[in-house]
Amino acid sequence: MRVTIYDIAKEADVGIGTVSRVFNNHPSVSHGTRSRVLEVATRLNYRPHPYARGLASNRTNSILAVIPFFTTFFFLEILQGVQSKLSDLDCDLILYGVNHPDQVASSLRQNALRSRVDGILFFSMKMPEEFALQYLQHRTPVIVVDSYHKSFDSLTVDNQEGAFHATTHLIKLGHKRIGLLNANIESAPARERLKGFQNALTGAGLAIVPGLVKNSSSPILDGFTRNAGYELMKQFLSLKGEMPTAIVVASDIQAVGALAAINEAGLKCPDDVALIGFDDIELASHLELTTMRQPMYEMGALAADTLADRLKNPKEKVSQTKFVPKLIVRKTCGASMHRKQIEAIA
Amino acid sequence: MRVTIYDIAKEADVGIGTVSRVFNNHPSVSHGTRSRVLEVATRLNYRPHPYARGLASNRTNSILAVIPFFTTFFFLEILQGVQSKLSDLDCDLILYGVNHPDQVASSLRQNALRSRVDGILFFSMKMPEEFALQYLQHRTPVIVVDSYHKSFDSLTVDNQEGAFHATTHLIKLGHKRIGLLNANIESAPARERLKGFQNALTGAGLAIVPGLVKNSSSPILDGFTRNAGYELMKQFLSLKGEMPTAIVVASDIQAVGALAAINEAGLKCPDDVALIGFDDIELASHLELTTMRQPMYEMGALAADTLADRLKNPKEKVSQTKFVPKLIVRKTCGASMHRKQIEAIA
DNA sequence: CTGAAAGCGCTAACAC
DNA sequence: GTGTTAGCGCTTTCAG
Repeated sequence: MRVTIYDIAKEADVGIGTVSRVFNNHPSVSHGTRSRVLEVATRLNYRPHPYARGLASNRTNSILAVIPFFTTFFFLEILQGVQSKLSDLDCDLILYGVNHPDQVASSLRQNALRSRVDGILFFSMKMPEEFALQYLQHRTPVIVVDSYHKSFDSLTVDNQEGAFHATTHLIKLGHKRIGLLNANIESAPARERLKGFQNALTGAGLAIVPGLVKNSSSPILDGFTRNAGYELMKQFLSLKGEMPTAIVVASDIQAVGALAAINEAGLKCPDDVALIGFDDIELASHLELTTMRQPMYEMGALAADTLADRLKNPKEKVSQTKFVPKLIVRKTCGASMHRKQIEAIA
Repeated sequence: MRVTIYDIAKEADVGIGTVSRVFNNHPSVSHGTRSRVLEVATRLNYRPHPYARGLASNRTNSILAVIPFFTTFFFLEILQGVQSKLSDLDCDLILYGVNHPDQVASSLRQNALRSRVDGILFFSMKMPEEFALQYLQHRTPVIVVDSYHKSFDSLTVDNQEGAFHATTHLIKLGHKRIGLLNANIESAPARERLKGFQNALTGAGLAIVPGLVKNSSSPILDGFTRNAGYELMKQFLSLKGEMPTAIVVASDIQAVGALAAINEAGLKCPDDVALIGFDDIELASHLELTTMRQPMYEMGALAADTLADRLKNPKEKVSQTKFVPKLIVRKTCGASMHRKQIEAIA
């Protein structure tokens, strides 16, 4: 049978309480006893039983990650970031993937019945109020990442800043006629990116030409899709001579579609029109897309850290952290053709 | 406090044993009692405590997925497949990502101490013998996916068949001078793909020209990298007039590198040289790469199913299942230019 | 068919 | 410092 604290207590000639204390790093165990217990434990190859532990202590040593399975993009990096902190937390990571944004609630409902976890990392989706209440009631700490909820700690990307930087980069490269290929303006990220875009233009004394701002009206994933990018780019292309010389695209995946449209039209990026994306998905590097990188690994890691803090200090005021995307210069903005110019900018 | 079986037992005026039986679908509960218990349970919003359950029954209702974090490719699809079956299993999915193939053992060592799981899904890596023994001893069922171990159920992709189909496709398109851009021949997949390639050629009465088979000697990820593809393609390109008209590439990621090399040389794919990849990673569709698709979602789902079977029948003989990759025709093999021809092939 | 009782392996409060 | 004890919430005999 499996070895229990009783076995090792008997063998080490101590009480089970002491054994338990040793394994919980309780201070009041003499050095001698501790090392003796530890010695016996390793000799007998003892492993604490997580469930017995959880049952007795009312902790689970596991956290739940609720992540969107429909965005393949950051997912991996985020999880890597989370996992890098897991051993600090001494925690298992239970994964729950949601296949479609509309399914969050029903998915959670099905899942919430099952596991009991010490905390939840909730990624990139709007937390249904029904569950927010439930978690608050149960005092289950929740960290919301790449999304926002007033009652929980949140980590977000500063979309406005990101779009501001992207636009500014193009301006510094000498572009005067700059467009925005945006997602569905109903979505918060799209609105924020629009604002950053506008700020950058007005800040530089450039006019905002309404015809050069194109929002997607696609209901699918708020227009953050390849196809939405493709369609909007076609609209830009139909402007012919009126076309912007550079376009800020609200996401890399849309930029992929835009690039396809540009190629199809027999034009070249960046020669005929420069592009700057947002996200830095894996594809971006292969397509040499200049983009605003979202620090996903870091966000995953910080999310785990934040949860750790929250577990320690349940009553601390909810925190809100903003990450600023970082400019990754590749080829689609044309900057790589002018090394000197980039250096001047930097 | 949380509601327990005691609460509902009292309320429904039965013993706790009966309540337990109801929730375990034990047959020997009268219909009347069962429905009464159920009614009370829903009214009191009762949730079984998974850890108490696990402790008493010696099951955990959770499975571990050990996956490589270093191949971003299939990962998501596999997990989706796994998850689609999870509710059948009534199981949580604990995720354990390994960052580098060399770290498998040390990663597991660190992790294995923690969680106790009903079963393990082990993906795309060689299972260290140390752990194989441990799992066998503990009678923890393991399903090995995209890899092989004699003691465990395994699901693999038939690389030889895949390469055979890929090569045959090129042959049917009329190519006579076909190359193989392979990975490190030390690795099993590379060897199998070579064999399929050779079989297809000889089967079609074509000679195998040694100079047209190029293995990567890169130690990094067995040569399944973009850079390895790039370098080998340069070797092909240096053949000039002797260059093959079509090349079977051992993986999509290598094909990405190969495409880059081709473009750099000012040549066009498929006009100057046709390419067919292997895997169907996300990039492949964006690059219009013809490829042999590995059915990752299906493998994930079947892995979960197989584990379910294994949990039911621990002593069944170990099974070995092979998946055959599927040809996905896009543009890099030139076939899309000849629709009729493709249809004739199909 | 159903109730009572004995654990599952561990934590934590309480004595000493 | 350390042993003892009472549960944590549930499953599973064992009687009846």
